[in-house]
Amino acid sequence: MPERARVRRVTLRDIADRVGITPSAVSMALADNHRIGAETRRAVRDAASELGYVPSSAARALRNQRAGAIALIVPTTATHVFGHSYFMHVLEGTSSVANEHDVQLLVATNPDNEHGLAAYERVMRSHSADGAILTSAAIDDPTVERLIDSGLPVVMIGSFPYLPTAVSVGIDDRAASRAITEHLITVHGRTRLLHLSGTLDHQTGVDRRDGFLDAVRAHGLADEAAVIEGDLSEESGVAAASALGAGLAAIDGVVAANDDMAYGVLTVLRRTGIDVPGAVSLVGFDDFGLARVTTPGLTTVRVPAQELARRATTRLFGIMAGQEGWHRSTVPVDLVLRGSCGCAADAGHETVLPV
Amino acid sequence: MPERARVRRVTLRDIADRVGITPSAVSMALADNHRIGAETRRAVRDAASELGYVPSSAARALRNQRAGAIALIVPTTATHVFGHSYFMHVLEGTSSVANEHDVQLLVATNPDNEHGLAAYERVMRSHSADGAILTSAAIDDPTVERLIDSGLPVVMIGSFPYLPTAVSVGIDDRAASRAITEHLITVHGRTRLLHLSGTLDHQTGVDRRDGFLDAVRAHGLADEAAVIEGDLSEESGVAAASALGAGLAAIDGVVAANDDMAYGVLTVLRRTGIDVPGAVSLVGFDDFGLARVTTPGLTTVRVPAQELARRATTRLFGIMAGQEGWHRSTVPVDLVLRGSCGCAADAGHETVLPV
DNA sequence: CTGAAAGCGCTTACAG
DNA sequence: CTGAAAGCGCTTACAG
Repeated sequence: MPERARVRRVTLRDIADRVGITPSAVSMALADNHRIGAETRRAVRDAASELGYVPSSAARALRNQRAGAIALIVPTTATHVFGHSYFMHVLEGTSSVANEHDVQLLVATNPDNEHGLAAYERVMRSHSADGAILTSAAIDDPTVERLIDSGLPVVMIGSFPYLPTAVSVGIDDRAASRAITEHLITVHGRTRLLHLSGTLDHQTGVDRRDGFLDAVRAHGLADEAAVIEGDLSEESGVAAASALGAGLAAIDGVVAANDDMAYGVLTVLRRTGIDVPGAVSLVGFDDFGLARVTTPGLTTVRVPAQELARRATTRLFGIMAGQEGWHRSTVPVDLVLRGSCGCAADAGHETVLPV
Repeated sequence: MPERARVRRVTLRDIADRVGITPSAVSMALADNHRIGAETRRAVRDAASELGYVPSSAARALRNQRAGAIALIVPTTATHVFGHSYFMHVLEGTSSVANEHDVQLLVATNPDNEHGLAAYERVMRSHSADGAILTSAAIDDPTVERLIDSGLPVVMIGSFPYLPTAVSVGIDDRAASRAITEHLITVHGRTRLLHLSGTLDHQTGVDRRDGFLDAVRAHGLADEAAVIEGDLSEESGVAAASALGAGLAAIDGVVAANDDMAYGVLTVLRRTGIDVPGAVSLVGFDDFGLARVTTPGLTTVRVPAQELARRATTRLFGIMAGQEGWHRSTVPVDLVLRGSCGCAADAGHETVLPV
C-alpha cells in the first residue's frame, strides 16, 4: 500500500535529527520555552513546517491525560423530536467554539436503548472527550444523571429543573409561550385558544404548555381554552387540526409549540377555507427558517439555537479550565410578529419584540 | 476538585493487581488470547467489569497507530447549499455505521477559507481519524484533491467526474432529472418548461440541469425551455418565480433542482392565483420530508441520503481494512409521483417509480 | 543552565 | 509455554 506509506507520521524525532538536538528540546522549542535559544527555536520551527509536522493527538492525549476533544451527545429520539434544523444550529454553534479552542468535536448518538447507554458512556470513560454538551434529553432519561455523576464536565442545553446542580443553558420557554399567547389575547382580541403542545416527556413541551395556560388563566379564558398534545412534527399539526373537524370553527387562535406543527395546522386551515389571520390567529415557536416565507408569514418565538450552543460550549471550556460559577444561564428570546397573528399585512415584513 | 477525581482511569494495572497477574496478561485475557487459561480469563473479565474498565482510547491509538475514529468533513458553505435535512441524514447514516464498528465519529467543519483548510488537514495529519467521509464539496474546491493525495482513506458522497480515481458514492443526478422532466412531457403533455437549477459550482447543480436539458432536447422542446440559476433555498425559489412576473403565465411546467426551491415557487404560484397542477406542473428533487405534506403533495425524486452515507461509510471501513475495488458506486433513486405534477388527485397518495 | 530519563496505558515481539 | 521488556510520540520532572 504505497499510498498509506505517504501518510507516515512526522515526529519530534525527525525534526530533532534534522536540527541536531533531542526530541525533548524540539518539544520545548515548539512550546516557545525560554530554555531554548532563539536561533534554535527558529531552526526547529523551520524544520517543523518543512517536514509538515503535526503533533500526534494520541501521544499528546496520553501524555497530557486530555483527549483534546469534546463530545456532542445526542439521544436517538432527539432528532425526531427536535428536528433537523435545531440540531444543525447546535452543531454549528458547538463546532465553531470547539474550532476556536483547537479541539476536535465528537458526535455521539445513542443507536438504541441497549447499546445506546454504552455509546456515550464509552466516550466519557475511555476519555475520548474531555467534556460533553448534552442536548434535548427527555425528562426521565436516566442516563443524564449518570453522565453528570460521572464527574465529566457536562453542559446541557435546555431546561432541567430536576437536576438543579447541573450546568445548563436554555431559554425561558414558559415566559415566552405566555408572552406570545398574551399577544393573541391582548393585541388581537382572541378568546377561544388552542394550544398544540410538544411531547410532554420533554421539559420544553411542558414549559411551553404551562406558559400558554398561565396566559389563558390570567385573562380568564381557561374555560374556552384547550390543549392537544402533538409531537412537534408537521404531520402531527395536520393530524391534530384534522381531528378537530368541525370544532375548528369554534377556535379563533392557535398557539403551536413549534413552527412545524403550525405549518401543519396552516395547511389544514387553508384546505378547510378558514382564513389566517382573518378567522384564526396562528403562531408557532422556533423561527428556524421557513416561518419567514410561508403565506402568511408565521408569527413565532425566535429561539437562538446556535447562540445557545455557543454559550454552552464556551461555558464547557470554562469548566474544563477549572472555573466554577453559575449553574444555569438563560438566554433572552424575541417575539417575531409577522402576518399569521394578524400583525403585518405585507409579506416579508416583521416586527421583533424582546420577551 | 473531588468530582474530577471520580473519573480517575481504571487501567490494566488495576485489574492485574486485583487478579494477581501482569498487565500484559490482562491485555491478552481481554483479547481472548488462548495463552491465558480459561479460569484466569474469567477472573480478569469479572474484575474488569467490576472495576468498570474501559480501555484508554489514547493509549490504544498510540500503540496501534490507529485513531479509532473517522471524520465527517463538511465544507462550510455546504450547510447553506445542501440544507439541514441532507446533513442530518448523512450524519445519521455515517454515525450508525461508525457505531457498528465501535469507532468514534469526528465532525470537522471548515470555519472559513483561511483556517478552513487547516481544520481538516489537521484532522488527517494529526491522525485523529483513520479515514474520512467528505460530502458536498464544490467542484473547484482545491482541498478535495489535497485530501485524497494525502493518502488518508477518503470516500466522497456526490459526483466527482474530475477526480476519476476518487472513491465516491452518489446517485445519477442527470438521469433522474431527465426522468422527472420527461414525466412532465410525456405523461402530462407539458411543453413550456422552466428549470430552476442549484448553484452551478456544485456538480449536483450541473448534472440536474443537464438532465433537464437532455429531456427538453430529446423532445424538441429546447426552444421553449428556460433555465434560471437558484441556490437551493426556498427563498431563491420565491425570488426566481417572482422575478419572472408575467412570464410565469407562459410556463406550464417547473422542474426545480430541489424541493425547497419548489416550495418557494409553489408559494408564488399560489399567491398569483396560478393553479398547481391545473395550469402548471411543479416538481422538485430530494424528498426529505416536507414534500409529502404540502398541498398539493410535491412530486419529486427521492434521494436516499442516509443510505448514501451508510454505503460510503461501509466502503470507507472496507478501504481502511485494505480492500481495493470499485471507485464509484451509484445508488438507484425513485420518482415519487404525488399531486403537484398532476398525477395523484388525493392528498396522501403517491406512486413510487424507479428511475 | 541543560541533557536525557521517566512515564502516560496499551500491545506484542522477544527472551528465557 | 510464559514473563517481562520494548516502544508507540509526547512532555516535564529530575539528575547532572
